[in-house]
Amino acid sequence: MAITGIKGFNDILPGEVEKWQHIEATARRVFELYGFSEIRIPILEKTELFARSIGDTTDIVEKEMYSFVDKGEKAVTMRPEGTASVMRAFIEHKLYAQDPVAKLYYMGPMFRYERPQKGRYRQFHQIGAEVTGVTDPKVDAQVLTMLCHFFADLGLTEPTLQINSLGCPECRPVYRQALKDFLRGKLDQLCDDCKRRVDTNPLRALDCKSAHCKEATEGAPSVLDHLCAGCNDHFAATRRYLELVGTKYDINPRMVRGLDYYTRTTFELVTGLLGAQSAVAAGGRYDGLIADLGGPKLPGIGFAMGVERVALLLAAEEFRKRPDLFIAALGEEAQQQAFSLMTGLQRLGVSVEIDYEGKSLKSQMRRSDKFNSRFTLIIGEDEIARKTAGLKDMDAGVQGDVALDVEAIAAKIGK
RNA sequence: GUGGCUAUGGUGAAGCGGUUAACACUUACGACUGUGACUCGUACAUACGUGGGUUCGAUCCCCACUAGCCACCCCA
Repeated sequence: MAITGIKGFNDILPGEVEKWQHIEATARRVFELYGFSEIRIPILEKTELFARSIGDTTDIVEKEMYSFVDKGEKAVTMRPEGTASVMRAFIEHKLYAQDPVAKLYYMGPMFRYERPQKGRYRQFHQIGAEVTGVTDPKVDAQVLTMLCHFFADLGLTEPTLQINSLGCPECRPVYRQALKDFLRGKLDQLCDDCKRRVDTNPLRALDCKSAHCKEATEGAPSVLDHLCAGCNDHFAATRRYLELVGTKYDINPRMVRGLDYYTRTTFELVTGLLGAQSAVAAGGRYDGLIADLGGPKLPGIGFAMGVERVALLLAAEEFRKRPDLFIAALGEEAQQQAFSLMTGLQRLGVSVEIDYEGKSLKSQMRRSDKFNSRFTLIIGEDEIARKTAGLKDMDAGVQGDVALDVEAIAAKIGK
């Protein structure tokens, strides 16, 4: 039995990878339009970093991390998300000393030990962006607008933006208590999971899929009615700025975040097309995180999107590349000539394919067609003698002559 | 961690107790020995996830294991 890959760790094969490259290139292009710079962070971090940032009672930290002790007896973890690492780097390199406002993006694999299912894998990939040092709601609106811009540029209309505010350390505990009290009064109508949630994560009960729970929590208090004046103003201003620039959104006061560090603005891009995995991208403000990690008292906001999920939405599209030219050669001398021409053209930036094994012309034409090449150059004895070969436009099906010269061929095919 | 479903070639699959294990795609070669896409022909599973069992006989029934998928939990 041959060795297979690990459960939940997938290969991204040619044919699929072009889609990924397109997603990544689009993200780089759009994010850089908004002034973001890439940061590359390591895959392994001290376990403590995630315990402190994500929250040590969250499921991610309690049971989903790939953690181990390395040869130096250090407790390390393969990153389950990117924000914590970016903030650690921001603090460690004192980037705030240069400018407290940093706009950073990253992309790469994340690891969570969960049961794989559609749109969820043990090694998955995120593209994320973070802004530090700005409390002003303009930045909230900008981050959201950028995210929508990215999806629009991918040609996707599907994921829609939902926003909410979770309040701050001032007002959230008050709301949390009010919600707990409400849920306790409905305890007998809740599912078993929600009964448990009342104490562990009452907000999550608002997001329950059970019809009974949905009904029971219909009249539940809303976070938005419990925001303190500061948070309320912030949320209102965020909405105004979104409207100012025409970024469409829905308010979802029942939206919950899975990580402990979120404050104030939170958001998700949701779709109905991915089965149980409706969140394609999600994020929010984390005004306390940088200080919690031992950095200066600076606010932050960011998001991460699941690349696999974005790729699933793009499933219908075709991103396959096509070579500019295929050279079909007949005979030993022609094959040498073809190899030489190919290399010369490649040096000029023309993508070229040949047949390596000296097959029949028919066979080579078939191969050219299979590659979906734009042109095919046909060289045999006669052509070498005449120093002129046939150049066939594969889409139009018409053939002309071209001098057997790298520059001439490149010019003919428009390169 | 829990539950449901599924496991036949490179791929999609038919077959459901005794068959040459269908068909399609892909691949290779060929159709007046130098021209693709359409068409046609030929070739391509000693083999039906693994291990047991039932049976005269199992790809087809039963059990276990393993893997995959989907869902719960949780999350991007």
